[in-house]
Amino acid sequence: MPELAEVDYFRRRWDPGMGKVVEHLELHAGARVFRGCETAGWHELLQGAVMEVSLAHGKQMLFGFSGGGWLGVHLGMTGELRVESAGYEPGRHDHLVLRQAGGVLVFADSRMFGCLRLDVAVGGPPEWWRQLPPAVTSGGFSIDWVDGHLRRRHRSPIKAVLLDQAVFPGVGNWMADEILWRMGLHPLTPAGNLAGAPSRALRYHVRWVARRAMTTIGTDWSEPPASWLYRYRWAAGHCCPRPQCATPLVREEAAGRTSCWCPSCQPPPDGLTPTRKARPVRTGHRRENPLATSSARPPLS
DNA sequence: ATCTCTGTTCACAA
DNA sequence: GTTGTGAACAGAGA
Repeated sequence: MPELAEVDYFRRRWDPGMGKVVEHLELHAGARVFRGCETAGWHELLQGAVMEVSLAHGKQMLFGFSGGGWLGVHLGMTGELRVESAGYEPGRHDHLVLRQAGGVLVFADSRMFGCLRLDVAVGGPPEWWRQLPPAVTSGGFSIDWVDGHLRRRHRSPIKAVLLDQAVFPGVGNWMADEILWRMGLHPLTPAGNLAGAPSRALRYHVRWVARRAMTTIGTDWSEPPASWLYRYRWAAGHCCPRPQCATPLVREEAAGRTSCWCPSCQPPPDGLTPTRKARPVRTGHRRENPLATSSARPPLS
C-alpha cells in the first residue's frame, strides 16, 4: 500500500527484530515476489545472522545483516511487513518469514506485485542501493534536478513525471494528487509549463508533503490533517477541502492512474482537449488502518 | 458477477 | 526518440 511515508512505517514495524539473530528462515520458493532471485542460498546467508540496520529510500527498503547479507524489499501494491509472536503459523501470503527469539518477522503480499532480493556486500549497502536517485527530502533533490527533469519531459503530463521513481522516488498516486492540488495544477498540465521558476515551487511542495506525511502516516499511520486532499480523494462524492471553494472533486483517470482533483482550483491547461475524458471512476474505498483492524499487529515498540 | 485498487513493466500505437 | 495506452501480474473487498 506504500508510498514514501507508508514504506517507512512498515520498515519500522520490523524494528523489534533489530539486534536479534535470525534463527530460522522460511520462504515460498518460486513465488513471484522472488522473481529474478535464486533463493537457494538465502538460508545459509540469513540463518544465524543478526539484523543490524534498516533503511528506507522512496518505496525501497533495505535490511542489513551480519555476514554482509542485505535484504531488499519493495512492497508493490499490497505488500506489508509485520511482526508476529513466536510460534506463528505462516499464512498463504506470508512469502518470507524470519524467526527470532520472541518474535517472527513476516513479509506478506497477496497480489505479489512486491519484490524481494538478497545481495551480499561488505562494509555497506549493495551497489543498486547506492545508485538510487536523490531522496526527495535530501539536498541532492535540488532545483536543478527537478528543473532538468521537467525540461527533459516537457511534453509529458506533470502527473506522469511525478510518478516517475527515477525522478521523485517515493511519490505515488496519492502524493502526486496532493502535490498537484496544493499547486493548483491540473494533472495533465505539460511538465514543461513548470520549467524555470515554477520548478522551485514544485520542489517545495514535494518536500513539504513528503515531510508532513512522514510525521503522520509515517510515524503511527495516523491521518494527515483534514485540510489535506488526502482525506477526500479515495471515494467519490467529496468536495474540495480548501476554504471558500467546496467544489465537488473530480475522480478520473489521468496519466493512466485514478486521479482526484478540484476542477475549480486546478483548471485544465490551455490547449487541453476536454474530449475523451476517461471513464469516471465510480467507486472508491477508504484505506484501512492496520492497527485498528487487526489485533494480531502490535504497535511499534 | 463485476468492478475497483497507494505499483511496475512491457508491447505497441501515435 | 517520445509519449500514451492497454494489458499483464494476482488477489481481496465492495
